[in-house]
Amino acid sequence: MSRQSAALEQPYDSARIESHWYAVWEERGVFQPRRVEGSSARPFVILIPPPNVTGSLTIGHMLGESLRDLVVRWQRMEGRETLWVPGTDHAGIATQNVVEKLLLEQGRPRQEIGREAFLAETWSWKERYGGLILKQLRRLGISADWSRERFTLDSGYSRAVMLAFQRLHEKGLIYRGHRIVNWCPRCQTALSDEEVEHVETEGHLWYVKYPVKSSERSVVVATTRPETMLGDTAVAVHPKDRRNRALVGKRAVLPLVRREIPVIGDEAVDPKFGSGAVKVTPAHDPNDFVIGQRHGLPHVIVMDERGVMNENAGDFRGLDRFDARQRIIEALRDAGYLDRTEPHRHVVGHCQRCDTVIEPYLSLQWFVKMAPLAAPAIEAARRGQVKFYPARWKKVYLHWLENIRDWCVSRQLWWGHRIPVWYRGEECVVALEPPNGEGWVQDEDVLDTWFSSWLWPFATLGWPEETEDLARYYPNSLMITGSDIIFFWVARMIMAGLEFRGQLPFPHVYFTSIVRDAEGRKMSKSLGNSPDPLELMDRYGADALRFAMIYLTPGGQDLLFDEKRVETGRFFANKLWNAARLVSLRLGEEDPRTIRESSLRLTLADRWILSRFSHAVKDTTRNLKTYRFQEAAHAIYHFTWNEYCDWYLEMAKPRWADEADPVDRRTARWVAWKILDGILRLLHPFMPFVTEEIWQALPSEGELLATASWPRARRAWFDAEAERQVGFLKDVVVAVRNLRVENGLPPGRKVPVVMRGTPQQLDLVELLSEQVRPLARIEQLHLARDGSRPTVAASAVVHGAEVFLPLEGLVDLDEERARLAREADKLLTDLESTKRKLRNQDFLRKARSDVVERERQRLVALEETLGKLRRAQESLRAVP
RNA sequence: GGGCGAAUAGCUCAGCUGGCAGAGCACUUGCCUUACACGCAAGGGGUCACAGGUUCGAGCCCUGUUUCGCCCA
Repeated sequence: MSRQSAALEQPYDSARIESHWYAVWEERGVFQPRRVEGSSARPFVILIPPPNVTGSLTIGHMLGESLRDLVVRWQRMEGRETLWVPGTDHAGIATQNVVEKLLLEQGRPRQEIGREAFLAETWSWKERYGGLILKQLRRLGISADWSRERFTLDSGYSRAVMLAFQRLHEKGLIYRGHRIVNWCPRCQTALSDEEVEHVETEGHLWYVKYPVKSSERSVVVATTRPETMLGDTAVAVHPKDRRNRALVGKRAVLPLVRREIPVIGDEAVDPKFGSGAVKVTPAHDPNDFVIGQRHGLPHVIVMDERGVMNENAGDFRGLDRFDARQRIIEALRDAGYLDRTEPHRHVVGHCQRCDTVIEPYLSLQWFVKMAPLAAPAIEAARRGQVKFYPARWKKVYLHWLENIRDWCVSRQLWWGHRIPVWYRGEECVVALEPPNGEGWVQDEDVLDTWFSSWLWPFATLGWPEETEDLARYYPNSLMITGSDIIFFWVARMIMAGLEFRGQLPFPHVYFTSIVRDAEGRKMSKSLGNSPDPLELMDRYGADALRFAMIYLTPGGQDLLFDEKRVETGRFFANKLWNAARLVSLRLGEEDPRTIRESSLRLTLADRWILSRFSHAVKDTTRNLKTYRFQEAAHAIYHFTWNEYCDWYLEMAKPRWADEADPVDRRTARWVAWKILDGILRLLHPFMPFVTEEIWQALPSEGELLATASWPRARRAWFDAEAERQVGFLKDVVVAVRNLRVENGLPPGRKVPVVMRGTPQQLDLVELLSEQVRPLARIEQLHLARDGSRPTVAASAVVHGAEVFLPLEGLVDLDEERARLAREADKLLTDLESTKRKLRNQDFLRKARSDVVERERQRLVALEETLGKLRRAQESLRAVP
């Protein structure tokens, strides 16, 4: 036993292996970018989509981070200088909510303790508990450069945010104004359009009669939010609507409050909706706001920022908006103003953070004018300068940008980047520092968190300073993230990159699967269907989880996650471990690194596995290059398990025996070691811990697998002839095994086998008979070069060669006859369809010649096989 | 209302340039064969949602339909 193999103990124990390599990698600076001498290649740079500082790891992160680490580790092994920047997002609303709740439990509402104290509390909470998620990511093994970790509220980063605001303001792209915004009455802040989730809801449409002044008739308006009628300042009809146009210019009397409001004509009214007349509430509806502007209507705000009816609501003052709704409906009904009620499906906006129903609310906010920023971002995607994977996201991206609306960036929160605007009386100055002079007051609001994260690709690298990092690592190389934040983040990063750096932040965007539970539901805390990744890693191992996520993720489709499927990863890690154990146990004393390849004598099996390995390298690499991660995982999995373990190692075993030929034994040892080394390299980016552990236990070249080189497919190792020949031998083995099972022969029982075939086929079997015999458990292999056949035997045809199990008395002849008949039936069907094709003149004339040729060969082969099968049937017929 | 995606084995999904449908899990049978029972061997299982069309040939291309999911309004 060699010195190294001591470490590969049974059984495979992921916890033991995964506990110490991370520290080693960090100590040796593996995760820091290393300049590559003489290389002109640009560094490979990737950034973490900064998780919320309050967050903890979800299974969705596991997928994203596993994929990011996969490409980073692969690129590092390819010899590129790599950088992965980690960090967290201050997550304004989410974090403020968490701390507010904690303080409330202590009986200290934030309004009481004040802004300064609240921020101090939040910072100390952040220092103590924040960023847990990053610690959890270390457990997963991600190779991020922690020396460059960033937080969006760090002082340097904050400066970047302020400066971005100021620059946009200087360009006239920032303005302040009274607008209807999406207001969350629970969070008590404005939100952007993207932060509103639209939920289709079964509601009602209430038809309310508004009496027309000095007239007998009344006008009926329909509304889904009757509580807002208290703020109506007009009734509008379409000016061409025959039913209603006569009303234009008259005055209606608002029920309950008895306020007089004008009836106006406006093109925006849909005459087909309801009665054709609509109430106009400019302070509580975005469409009405626009109508109000056209007609100079006053704004009556009827509720406060908590969604409670205010002094303008008369008798309903002090009621919550939904209680007010009920009371108003009752009051209208009682007073005879309620014409009718209809069930009505409509879309209701909810706060993305707390699920409260959004209130369209008139308030004074800061906005970013988006159209000028969107134009170059549209252009870049159209020209293909930024590419999406899967490509279909380009359309979604373009559609959003082409219809972009201004971005409300002010938030009525405390936790965040305070807006760099200073007021003194009528004066208003945008500046990073308070202007000279006394009496300047800073804007109370903070900026939308996404207003800081859209700067992530360059603010993490030191912008606005022109740092070395910025020059070297911007633009980044690839963005891997979820499609759920394509508008929030991806599109905005592209706009910000172009605006502030004049350069796209990255050329490629890969969108990961959204992880759902086994029933296809979104993972959510309230459903409790989100497994705890830490627990999964404890039970299965980080390697297993990483591999499983990549192995399972469909490119561009949702991933239905079932914990049981993580087993695939663990089983695979275990398989690899044991294969390594076998190789290390059989390696002998000689260090394979000192063996000269010219001193080896490669057998057919060696040539075969070297060739298959070269294909595996090629396939894995190609799939990684094209972001087909699942296929890359499948390629390496299949090669390792089904080719290297199932066939090569099995064929190598007899060659490792003490009595084997020494040169052959060395050769088998060297090849097994060499291929295993290659497998470990290919697999390292998928399963970094177990591969590093094994690699260290085996003789290996270099210090760490994490910095070892990515394998290349050697041209000389591709060997189609060896693949064809070993393919034949594998089929012979499978045929014998099959005959054994079909005839009920126990695995322990060795059998004699007789083979007929061409001299070449028989030579081949003879050449590898030492390997073939144990694989098929053959006692005695007789190659019938004289063409003789056993009289009573089970038989099969393999590539035209015949395999016989001459077991007179042991084979159930009736069974065997039936089996042969089934085989023959199958062949006949195939034969018929092939013949039909070859009789078809159109096929012969129009199909590609190689396709026709293949059919011809198939026909010959089928006929030959059928002939041999018939003879086998014939020979059994006479036997009782 | 507009857009996007999906429908293939019991389940989850591959199937790239059109050329006789694959994997993992599950299932059946037999094995603790000296690396691995987290394993080995063999096997069963499909009207590729439906209807048309193009083509010598369609899971794949085109048209329509149905069902499910997502996004936008």
